[in-house]
Amino acid sequence: MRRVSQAEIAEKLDISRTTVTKALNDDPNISDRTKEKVKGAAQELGYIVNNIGRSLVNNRTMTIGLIVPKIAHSFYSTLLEGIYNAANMRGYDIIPMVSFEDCEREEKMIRKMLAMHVDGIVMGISETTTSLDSFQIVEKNNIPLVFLDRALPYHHFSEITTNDFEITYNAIEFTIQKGYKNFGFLGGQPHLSSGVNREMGYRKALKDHNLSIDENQIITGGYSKQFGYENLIELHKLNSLPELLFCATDEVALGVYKAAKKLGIKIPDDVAVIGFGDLEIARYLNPPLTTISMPIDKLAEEAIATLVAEIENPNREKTVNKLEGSLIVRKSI
Amino acid sequence: MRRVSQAEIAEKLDISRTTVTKALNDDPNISDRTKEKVKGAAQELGYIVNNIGRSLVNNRTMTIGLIVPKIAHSFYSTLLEGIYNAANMRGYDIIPMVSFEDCEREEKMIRKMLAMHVDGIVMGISETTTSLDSFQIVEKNNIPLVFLDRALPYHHFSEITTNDFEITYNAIEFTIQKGYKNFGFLGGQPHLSSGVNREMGYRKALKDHNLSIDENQIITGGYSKQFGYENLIELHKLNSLPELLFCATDEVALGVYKAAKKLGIKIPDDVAVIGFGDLEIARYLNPPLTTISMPIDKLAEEAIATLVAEIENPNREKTVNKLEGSLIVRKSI
DNA sequence: GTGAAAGCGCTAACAG
DNA sequence: CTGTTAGCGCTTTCAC
Repeated sequence: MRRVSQAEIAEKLDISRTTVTKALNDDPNISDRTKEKVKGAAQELGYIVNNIGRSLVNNRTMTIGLIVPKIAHSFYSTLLEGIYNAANMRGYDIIPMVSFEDCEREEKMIRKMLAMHVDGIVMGISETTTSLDSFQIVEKNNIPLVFLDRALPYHHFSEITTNDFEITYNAIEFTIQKGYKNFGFLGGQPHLSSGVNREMGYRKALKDHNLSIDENQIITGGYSKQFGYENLIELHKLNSLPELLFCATDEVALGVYKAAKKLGIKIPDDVAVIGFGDLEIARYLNPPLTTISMPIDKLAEEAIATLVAEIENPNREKTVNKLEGSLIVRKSI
Repeated sequence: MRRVSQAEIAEKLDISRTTVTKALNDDPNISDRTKEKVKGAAQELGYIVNNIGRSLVNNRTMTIGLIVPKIAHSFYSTLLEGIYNAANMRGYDIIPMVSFEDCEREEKMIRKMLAMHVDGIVMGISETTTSLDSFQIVEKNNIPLVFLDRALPYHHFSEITTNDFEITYNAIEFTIQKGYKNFGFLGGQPHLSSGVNREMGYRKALKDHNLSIDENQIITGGYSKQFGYENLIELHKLNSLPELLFCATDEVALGVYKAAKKLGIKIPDDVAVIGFGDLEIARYLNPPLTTISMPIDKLAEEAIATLVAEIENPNREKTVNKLEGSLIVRKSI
């Protein structure tokens, strides 16, 4: 079960271990003939580097930790693919972990990543995270971290997000121009930037167009299908169904669809619906969901680019980068 | 940027490094008072183990590599969640990689995992894999590997799959009893167990019920939406549309739906469709797709249980385990 | 109960 | 161009 090491190659060729390392790493001081011999022997013996040994001396693992709140979800799985590609292109590997929207797990994962000595961390924080403890650990350890998609209102790290505020504003404005007058807003967490900014964009658009804001029609506190389901039923019960319901995520919209079906409410005739995220499912819904699409690949690319820059230059200034989403109009409005 | 080490704790408390390790690892020979002191200091200094150092001496990383052909796909992302949970429960971490159905990347990933010294590998091989080279490397290195979902016809490793043959047989038999007589089969790769077994189940069911098998209506060579799309068009062009089309994956069925819409073919009136996999999307299609659901969580649990058993007992015999899928009848038949 | 010494596989600094 | 030495952080004998 012991794997072949450089020492073994050295012994076989009767040269020093040092020469072997250097040859394998294409050190310019080693003759081509020696390199060939060493690489030949390596091949023959089935040698594969041991990154563990290498990391220990280099103090780098060429590894980036990724923490996402969930994975069985088209936004995050697509994001993961993008992150992989962006990282690999730069010679880094990704070690993803899933917090399942649970801040305790999240904290454990951060510690685990520090234990594994990842070179940096990209994370979308969980819906339930309010404590800053884990982030202070990261800071104390001087590990670069970049918030992706969801950030905390704690600006010690770089952030890559969508322009939630502006795009929500634009979407609402668009529907106002289409003639909608009575609006509702469902979802979002007051401590997550994405939730707050979407809600703010919503409020500002209504205000700028002199439309009244009914606080009973703004319900926050969740991002899930369940949340959407329960709250549409609630709105219906209270008889305060708006003409158009802006959902902070497509998940919430899914719940709304389900509740609407159960209650016999017609979309978009009784209530029009807009989601956020453009999940793959959105286009298959009946009616297809109007939603806001996020530039997933760009988010991924930008996050890795930023993180790698910070890894390679620890004194780099933190940056905040908002990428543009776009409204995808389908039959639900 | 240097992290606090055990040495630092030792220095601070003016005791030996050895005592520190032992105290942190709850060695029974260390007095409770010392343990408390050490742990206290560790906490205070913000000490976090360095798994790199630990792995180097232990020759274990408590880490399992997972290779899947794709991730932005509900089957695989759900599987990943299951794998995470099953592994964490046993104290292992997962390092997932995505081959994107590309056998070259797959081979690179296998090498990378060996370099990272994962303790074992779980993998669903890529659609395009035909060479055995990488698996022989794994074998030569004596690293336990378990095939999950898709296996090669190369039985040197344990396999956890769905009972593709039986469940397909049963599904076809069910539709025969419903009155269907003319069948087609779309998708699958001749070198992947899943494709072969589904096709075999299909053939056997027809044969056992004395129905003729039209080879023009059996088209294999792909698992993708694109494949389904192109081949429905082809079947239509050749005027050999069957009454019922069994698709080797839901992806293929998605392509079929798309082509049907384009061609004005009605599902299930003109052609009934069955898929395989029960993607989340399946129930949202119009009409909802009849498909075969796989026991994803059980697959994950079983794969990790098997792998960990092999890691902990290298002489354990290889096992082949087929879990039961189930037919989910919806409106497409 | 505690500590000294040795080594896991690798690389970097320095000498020749 | 090649080799010697030393050390990354940790654990495991084995001695005290």
